[in-house]
Order: sequence, then structure tokens, then C-alpha cells
Amino acid sequence: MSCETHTATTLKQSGQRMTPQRLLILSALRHADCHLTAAQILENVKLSYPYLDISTVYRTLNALIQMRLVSAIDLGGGESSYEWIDHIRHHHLICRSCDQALQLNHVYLENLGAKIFEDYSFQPDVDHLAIFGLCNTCLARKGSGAKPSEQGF
Amino acid sequence: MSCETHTATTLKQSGQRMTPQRLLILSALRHADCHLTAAQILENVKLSYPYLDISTVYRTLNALIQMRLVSAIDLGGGESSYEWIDHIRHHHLICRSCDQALQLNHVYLENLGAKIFEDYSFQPDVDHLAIFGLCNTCLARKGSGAKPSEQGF
DNA sequence: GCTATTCTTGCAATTGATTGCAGGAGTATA
DNA sequence: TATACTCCTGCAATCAATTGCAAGAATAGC
Repeated sequence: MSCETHTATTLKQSGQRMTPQRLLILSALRHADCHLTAAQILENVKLSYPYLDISTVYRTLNALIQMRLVSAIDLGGGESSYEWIDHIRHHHLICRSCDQALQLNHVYLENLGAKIFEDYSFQPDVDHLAIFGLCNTCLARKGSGAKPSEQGF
Repeated sequence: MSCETHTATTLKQSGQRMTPQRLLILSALRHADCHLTAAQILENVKLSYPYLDISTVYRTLNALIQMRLVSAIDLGGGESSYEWIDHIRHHHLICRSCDQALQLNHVYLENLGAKIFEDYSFQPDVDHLAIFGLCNTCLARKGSGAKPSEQGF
């Protein structure tokens, strides 16, 4: 079963439709090997279909997020990014002081997710998270002289 | 040392100033025993100082967040909420299907934070998080036939 | 107390994202 | 294929949040 067929089936199963606009948005997301913003998706799709509206992009993205085919992530730059969820799961550690970003292995959140499910019977979405904090460089800089406000966990 | 003095000192140490507007915003946050939105803070402060602008509220909140005196949290209702960080640490498990919210004990994220710090030398901000997912009720409903769209991890 | 410097404020404009609505398109059934 | 139903789209308006700017206020140094 091709990816497109699978997605169309998933859509149909939840009472939604596969339209040309949605196909183009899906294709843009799938062929990008990184996060895309809504504006980037719009720009991308407009090359082949110039009438697409940004509201359609957002509505399609939200439908795909509801179906857990796409993950949204706020990397702190003002705009949310979106990514096809098939990729290898990963997370981001973003320094709030220097904006440097590290990649966090999924295993940490897998454990957290499992524990929460065990104790709360709640199944958390932990596919793709951005965790803000301080990187070791900025932490060291603060340690010596140090704003007291930024100490401690 | 009173809370106000402590905050003023913290502000000063990072090259910022304590103004009447900031004092009012701080007071609104501290005397609320729950999350407040920016609009609620504005409304609250306007009772005693009607000239306050919403942009000042946001700018003050961002300064306080930078200093980790306040935490921002997106509970999914369209508006972010803000809370004074002195409170007992807690987190939220929010069902993306029925919007029900559970409180999550801080210990889970404390462990995650400690592990991340150990392995990545990155100090994550895990004061007050909202984790979305599916509650057990919605999970059960899905298991038995319901909307297939919302199946699966 | 006076002056210079820097930060903060309120206003207006702007950006990212969402919503309401009427018309159009996809799907199911016969 | 025709019909009815429901969902989707594009437009415009709206909301939450941010930014640029000039005027005003807080602070430091004298």
C-alpha cells in the first residue's frame, strides 16, 4: 500500500476527504526531510497550485495532527514547524540563552511515556518535543558570576 | 527579604528596572493561586491603573520568564497561561479528545530532567509542562470501534 | 540636585494562526 | 448517471502575540 493510499484510507476512516489541495500539502511534507513551517508549505505548494490559501494549510495540518500523521513543534522562533511523523523519532533540547539546539534520543521520552501510562492510564503524545533550558556552555558562563534567577532546576 | 524586594533585586541584577506597571503585573500574578492569561492580567491591573497596554503585559511576562520567575504554559485553549513559579511544581496531562486535564506529579519530570542533565549537560526547564495525549476513557472508547482516526500511538 | 544614558511604556502596525461563511467539490446511495 | 448529503475551500474578518518607534521614566555618575 503506497503512502498516499494509506493516508487517503486514514482520512476516509475518520470521515474526511482526500482533495487535491490536501494531496499537495501531504506531498510537500513527505518530501521534506526536515521541519517545515506553514508558510513554507504554502510557498512550496503554490508553485504547482497558486490558489491555495494559508487557512487551508492550517486546517489540513490540524486534521493530520488529529490523526497523528503529522507532528507540530514549537522551536521557539515564533512560527510552529510541522513534520511527517514516519521519520525516526527525535526531540530537541533548545538553549533559551544562545538558541543552540541539541537532538535528544527518543528513549528518554519513551520511558517517561511508559511510566505515565502505567501510573495514570494516560497515553501521552511524545513523538516530537522541544524542551527548553540551558546548554552546558551558557550554564558554565552563569555559574561564574551568575544571575541568581537562573540557578537551579 | 520580601518577595517584592527579591524580585526587584533579580530584575536589577539583569540590568532591568522595577516600574509601577511591573509591580502591578507581578502582584496580580502572585496573588492569583492559579494560571492567568495575559488578558486576565491586563483586566486585573486595569482596575487600579487603566492605562496599561497589553504589549507591556507581554513584555513584562517575557522578562519574568527569562529570569524564571514566571512559567508560561499552553493549555490548548488558544491562549497561553502564566503562573508565578514559587508554587508547588505540577504538570498537566491534557486529553486531546475530550480536553479533560489530569495533574501530573513533578517527580516524573524531575527524573527526566536529571537524566538529561547527566547525559547531555543540558539543564532543561521542567517547571510546569502540559503534555497532550489520550485519557483512559477516550482510549477505551477507541479500542471498541469508535473513530478509527484516533487510534494508535 | 543635575545631566546623560539606558530602559520601559503606550500607541499603532504587523505577524502567525484561527474562525465564520457562502459556494463548490467529494462521496454514498440508488 | 442523478441526487442528496456532508465536507472542504478561499476569502475576509478576527484573535493572540510581537515589533518599531518616539516620548517619558528610572538609574548612575558627578
